[in-house]
Amino acid sequence: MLREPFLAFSAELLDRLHVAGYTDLRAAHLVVFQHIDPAGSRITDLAAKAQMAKPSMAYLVSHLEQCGYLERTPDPDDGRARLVRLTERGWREVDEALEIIADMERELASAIGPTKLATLRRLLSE
Amino acid sequence: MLREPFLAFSAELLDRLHVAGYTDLRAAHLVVFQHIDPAGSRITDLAAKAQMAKPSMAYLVSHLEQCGYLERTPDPDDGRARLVRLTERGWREVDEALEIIADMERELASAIGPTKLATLRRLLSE
DNA sequence: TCCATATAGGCAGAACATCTAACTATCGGC
DNA sequence: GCCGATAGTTAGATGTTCTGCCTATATGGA
Repeated sequence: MLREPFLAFSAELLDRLHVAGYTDLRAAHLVVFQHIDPAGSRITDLAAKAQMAKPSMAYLVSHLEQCGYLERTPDPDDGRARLVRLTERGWREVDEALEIIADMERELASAIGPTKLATLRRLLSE
Repeated sequence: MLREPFLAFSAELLDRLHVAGYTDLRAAHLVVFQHIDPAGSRITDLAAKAQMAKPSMAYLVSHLEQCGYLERTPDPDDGRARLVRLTERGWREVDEALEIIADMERELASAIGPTKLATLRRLLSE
């Protein structure tokens, strides 16, 4: 009951991003955009939030960096760390994704009703 | 909101199955047990229900067959097809998994309340 | 001040999961 | 009896994820 809507949502979002021109994104990348902090995030934090190992997150981030969505800068407060930040292209992609998600939620609301959608969101959070 | 509970549920179920002795199961296998018909299923049907390609499902099934959870028998009604069925060990695993899931649902019900859990199930189905 | 321990990140290598394309065997309708 | 469709497999490639190990830096205490 959780797997199917998750797969359906991811696939649909990815499809629409591809149509919008972001053809170099794959499903596994979505979790990076979902958790990245506007001021920059560490690989370690991103990995923890996405519940995966550091090298796995580093693999995803390095692909997104090569595609121009992300950049790595040294962390001024910690010489060991580097901050992963959205580039201009990354911000455009995030804006596009947020619009698509808003569209999908509107579609879902008109299919099952806004009250049910709100309840579902609340229960999932809990 | 869908990915995290899905991952959490899968990981917890898998952990408890490992503790119960089913150490050769991995997360990807769960979807096979979820969709297999008691009378036997075709690879094609399992793949469709799990929303994956046929060779991907065949890969999972063949591992579970080697581990003794599943067996393949010819389909008496169709010479092209083979039916994938649970072995005795497969049935034991399914029974164990159902008990674990029932436990987890009870724990969830006592955490958020049975009414909310029922509502969540209903909304997810919808 | 210096050492011990912990943390951030990267690298190497392996294992796992998934896909597409092409193939064989069988089915079913005409 | 042929032909398009279907079930399954094989081959090969790609993508995703992990564990273990390594280096550099940070931090707290002797």
